[in-house]
Amino acid sequence: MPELPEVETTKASLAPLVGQTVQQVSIYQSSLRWPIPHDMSRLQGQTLQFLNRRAKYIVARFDQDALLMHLGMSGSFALLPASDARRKHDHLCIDFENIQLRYHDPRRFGSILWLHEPRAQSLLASLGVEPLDPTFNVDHLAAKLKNKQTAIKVAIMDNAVVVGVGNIYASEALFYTGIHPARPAASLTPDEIERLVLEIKRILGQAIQLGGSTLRDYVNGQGETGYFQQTLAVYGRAGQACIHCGAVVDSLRLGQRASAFCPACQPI
DNA sequence: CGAAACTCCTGAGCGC
DNA sequence: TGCGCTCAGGAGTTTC
Repeated sequence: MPELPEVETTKASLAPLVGQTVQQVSIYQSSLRWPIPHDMSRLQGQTLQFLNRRAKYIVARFDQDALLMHLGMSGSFALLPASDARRKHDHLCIDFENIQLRYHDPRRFGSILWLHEPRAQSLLASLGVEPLDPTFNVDHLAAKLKNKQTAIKVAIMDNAVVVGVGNIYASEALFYTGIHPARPAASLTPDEIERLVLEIKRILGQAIQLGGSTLRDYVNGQGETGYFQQTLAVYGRAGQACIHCGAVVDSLRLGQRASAFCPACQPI
């Protein structure tokens, strides 16, 4: 499932398209999270100006229109020769000058919208601060957690608090700060809040760097992608030994999400 | 109003 | 080998 580092890597992988003009647009399955706009063919003749990321959204700005795209849980983009056979779950193909962009998404939780649509605008309007931005700091997080009885893990995954912290990195950040995921958000001390902020920045920053190096490797024709290169301390390791103390990693459900933690390193 | 539950979807993994 | 089940999860929407 794409986390923020994967989205950043995806954006970078699309850079070869900047400056290229759309030749043709083909929709094979329009029912994603919301329908792909029926008038996507307006992109024909428009040149891709630049790509941006906001939270886990990628914005693709063309001459006249812009797209707001989200990979959901299983979405991915690929750049392929137009002659390559379409795979199952390739829902959208956009022909550029010398290559074809394909959106692939088995679970179809992703979305592709016009940026100017009211829906897209309201999605962007509800987003909180970027985790790597200086505005995400102790004061900000403390203010957001104040009086919040929700579990801290649910709180840091709330896009109104801070964007881009998914289940994997929320679990990892809480492990490395020794904070139990079910602790009421308001129960964290100022010191714990500061460590959590720094840890979120450290983990995401490192993952993005790894993703970047992965992308270079990929372009050179080798390598894996994304966080799979990173060693995950607790996520997906329930039942296994904690990498710090050897205790058995436990798991509980918070906000309908599996939440792995070390009962010894992260006491309640 | 905030918080919790529900929802979309397919593939992987499992027991039999 | 195949069936049916459960689980995985981002995040908007609905419900309480």
